[in-house]
Amino acid sequence: MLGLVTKQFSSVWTREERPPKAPGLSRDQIVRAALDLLDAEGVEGLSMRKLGARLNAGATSIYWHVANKDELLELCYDRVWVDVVVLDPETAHWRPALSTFAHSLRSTILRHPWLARLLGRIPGLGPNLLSVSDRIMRLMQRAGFEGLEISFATGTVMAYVMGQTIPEVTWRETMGKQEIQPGDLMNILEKTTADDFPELFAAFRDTRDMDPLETQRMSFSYGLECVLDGLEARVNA
Amino acid sequence: MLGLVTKQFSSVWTREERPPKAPGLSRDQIVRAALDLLDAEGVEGLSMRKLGARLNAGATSIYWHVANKDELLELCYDRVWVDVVVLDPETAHWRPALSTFAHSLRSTILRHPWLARLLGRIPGLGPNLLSVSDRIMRLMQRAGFEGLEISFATGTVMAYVMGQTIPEVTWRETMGKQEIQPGDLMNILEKTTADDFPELFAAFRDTRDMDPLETQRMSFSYGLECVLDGLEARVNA
DNA sequence: ACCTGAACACCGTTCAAGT
DNA sequence: ACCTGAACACCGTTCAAGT
Repeated sequence: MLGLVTKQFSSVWTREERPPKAPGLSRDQIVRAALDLLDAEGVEGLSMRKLGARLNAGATSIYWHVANKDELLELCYDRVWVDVVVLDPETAHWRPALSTFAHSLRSTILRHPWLARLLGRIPGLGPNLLSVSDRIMRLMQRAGFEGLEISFATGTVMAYVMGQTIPEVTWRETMGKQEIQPGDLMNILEKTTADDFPELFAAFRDTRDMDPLETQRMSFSYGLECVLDGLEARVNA
Repeated sequence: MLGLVTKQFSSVWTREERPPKAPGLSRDQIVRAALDLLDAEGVEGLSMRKLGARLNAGATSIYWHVANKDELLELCYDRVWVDVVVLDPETAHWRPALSTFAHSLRSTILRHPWLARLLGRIPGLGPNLLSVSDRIMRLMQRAGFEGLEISFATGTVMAYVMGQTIPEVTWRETMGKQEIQPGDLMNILEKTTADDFPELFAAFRDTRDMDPLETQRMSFSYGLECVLDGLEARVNA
């Protein structure tokens, strides 16, 4: 009898809140969770099952919003391009604008190291990447490039940044993580490298007392200036 | 009775040949089989089980010769660098030598498309890659670069080639394979792209009647000349 | 319309056991 | 020294079934 009475009482405060996933998953929500997982654990850390768990959903629920894992990765890949800075093509000068873009793209990749693994795998057709490309091409066109050269020049800069940054990421994930005594590394390299690869060894000797991250930044800037010099020579031709 | 007689007869020719794996697996043999599998089926086609089967061995036998799959991939990755042409640094002029190297590296990657997927994953420390790097650096040194600039210049060329070629591979594996009517693609792009991304659309219009593979080759050469121009300007500075 | 669980066909890797 | 098979802990994806 008493039991019945208590059962009749009911209010928002007594009722269990419905699980916060609420009305359902959205593609946007899924992509955001996937990005979190990628940033936290890298490409290998992202599995449909883990992603489902993080969303308080069954792993297979995701397949209603997204055809498969590759499509999900395409969405993640495109999303990061919103962070890449491209100055306004109508007002900025092309050379500093390209330099800003290049450094911005590099640091975006370094902030999301999993990008390095996706670059050889994802066809970049998302709106954010297209938008960046379009604005870079506009920059090139205003710089004086014409016709096919607009694409070629754009591709050159993009290729350089990606090609330079991907190995940087790999380096940070392998050699960069372990605390090696510089002397130890020196000894290892000295034995195997000094005789067979003299130039390589000389280069290693030159940089052994420098901060590797700083050296990589210098290297990136150096090559970028080369590329931009090469482009500038063509604009004025 | 007759059965016994036949059983006694024995010779090399009657005896079943021992399975051709013979004395055992060698690391070299494993790597060669893995390369075959990679060329034939790509990175996803290579599994330890399939590789074992191809070697007439248990999948787990491989683990005696190689610590894990990543190490195996490192070995495969390094192996392809033997095909990359670097002219003799002591006799060749640096600029044509770098151009030869760049085109050779590009075509090596295009011949082994799985390389594009490994680039963001493998720390390149194998002897063949080191040897190529060493010779390129020697080339740079003879060109007139000094100190850190030897490494920087080398890294710039490598970055450019990889960054340009990786997307080429991705393109060939996705868009390149399907027979799309140019008109269809045009229609798709026209709707979504023409207004939002005018420069992109203009570029697409300019190249729609060209052979995409040829355009990519032109683009590669164009950017390479930019990079080499930029380097040349620094040598003479 | 959206989500679930069970099931399928795979993975890489470990390890005790064999020869 | 070299190889095996079973086993473990994962995968991505499909699909009938639920609400």
